[in-house]
Amino acid sequence: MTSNSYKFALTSVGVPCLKRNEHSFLKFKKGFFVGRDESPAKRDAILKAALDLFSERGFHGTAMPLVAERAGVGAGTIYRYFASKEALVNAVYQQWKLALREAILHDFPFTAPPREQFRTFWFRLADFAAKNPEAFLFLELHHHAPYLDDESKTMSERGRGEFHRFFETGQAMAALKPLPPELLATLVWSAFVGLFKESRAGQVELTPERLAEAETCCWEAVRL
Amino acid sequence: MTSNSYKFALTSVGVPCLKRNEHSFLKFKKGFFVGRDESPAKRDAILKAALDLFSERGFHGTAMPLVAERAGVGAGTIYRYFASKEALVNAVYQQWKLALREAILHDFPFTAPPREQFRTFWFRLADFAAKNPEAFLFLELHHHAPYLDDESKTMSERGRGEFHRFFETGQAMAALKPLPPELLATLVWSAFVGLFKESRAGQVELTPERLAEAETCCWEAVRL
DNA sequence: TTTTGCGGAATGAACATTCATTCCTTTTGA
DNA sequence: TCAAAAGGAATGAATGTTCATTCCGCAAAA
Repeated sequence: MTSNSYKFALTSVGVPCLKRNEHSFLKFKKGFFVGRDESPAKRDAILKAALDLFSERGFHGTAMPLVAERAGVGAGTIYRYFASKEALVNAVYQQWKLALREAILHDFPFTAPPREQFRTFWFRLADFAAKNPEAFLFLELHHHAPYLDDESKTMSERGRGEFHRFFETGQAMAALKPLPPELLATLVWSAFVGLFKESRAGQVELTPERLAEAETCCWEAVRL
Repeated sequence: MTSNSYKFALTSVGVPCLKRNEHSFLKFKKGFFVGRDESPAKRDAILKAALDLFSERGFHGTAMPLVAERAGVGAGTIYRYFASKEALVNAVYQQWKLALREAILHDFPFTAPPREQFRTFWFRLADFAAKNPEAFLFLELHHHAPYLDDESKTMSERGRGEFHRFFETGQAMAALKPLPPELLATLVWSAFVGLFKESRAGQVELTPERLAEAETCCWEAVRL
């Protein structure tokens, strides 16, 4: 970085990278976690910068100093929060895998008719992707990446299992085709992923109408 | 690196090597490609090694000396055939994009009923992917990559257009849903891609039966 | 004061690419 | 027919660059 007047910088310079004064002050007033607790704001800035860059340029295509710059922290600071580049990418992965799971499963209408369950699933997925496009792309891009650690893989598997169960119950209610649930699950999931990627690349405009039409298509693909 | 006299290039698509013409010409006069030669075999070995490694580890994750080792050539030799790592990845991309296009479009039954056209398309795609799994993954992985050059992008667009037209004719025959063709195209294409990727990751077993079942699902997704 | 968190220059490893050299085939000259 | 020279292809150590990670001096907090 070029600026050396950071000591007195009290206002944000584009990126939410406030020097720790304000935050530490808050910590002090609250009276908890005082002392060696490191600033969550800084950690979050790093996670966000990493998410954006990894999703756009991939893991190997992203240089750590670039992550630091984007996060508005020093290059060394990242290593106070994450042991390595791999640890960082895994932290991002787990953070968003959890968020996606939560976004879809929270209060899911498991007792509703299958058709409605499917619609709910589809639009929750679309909603998550629309609100967190980088995160959604990141998760897709790093699915099965060799540098994902065991915890990331476990989380991935768990989400997968829950997704399959959703199809199994639909089959039990004689609403879905009696095919292997992982086949149905993959068809629907990857259809949405493809649609979303194309819309991001500007090849398809993903209006609410199209989204609804695509939902119908996918339902007809899996319905009995 | 814009050689223009490649009329004697006998091998695959891509950037013809600069110093090649005169030599190839001499050989051509003799009628055989024996003996000393800036051999197409070597160029092909490099393309194959690059395909395997790029599809498995990505562009930035693949080191050129590793490509050389895998191809069984010296590191410097690659640069006799390809101007740079980027030129190499583009040559691989164009080679296989063309092959895929050919595999699907060759003698395509354009006059058959839409249902049969769809089936033909699906199984040709599956056949190509089964025979050239690395190539299929490579093409998917590098779709829209920032290091693809204009020629690669043009080829990509061309294939895309032809694929859309296939859906448009289906619509004209009142066999397919009257939705934007790029939407239908994306749904089907990405469903297959997802299925294939999962099968490669060992998550789904893609037997001929499953493939046929998935084809039915996809047809029902797009049929009127 | 001491402790702690931080920034960013410093470091060594790994990378893409180059180039002086070797190797091999063909041509030349007898 | 063969020896030797020519010349282009192949090589891999060398080069300069970029990267992930470390280190250290400084400033704020305790």
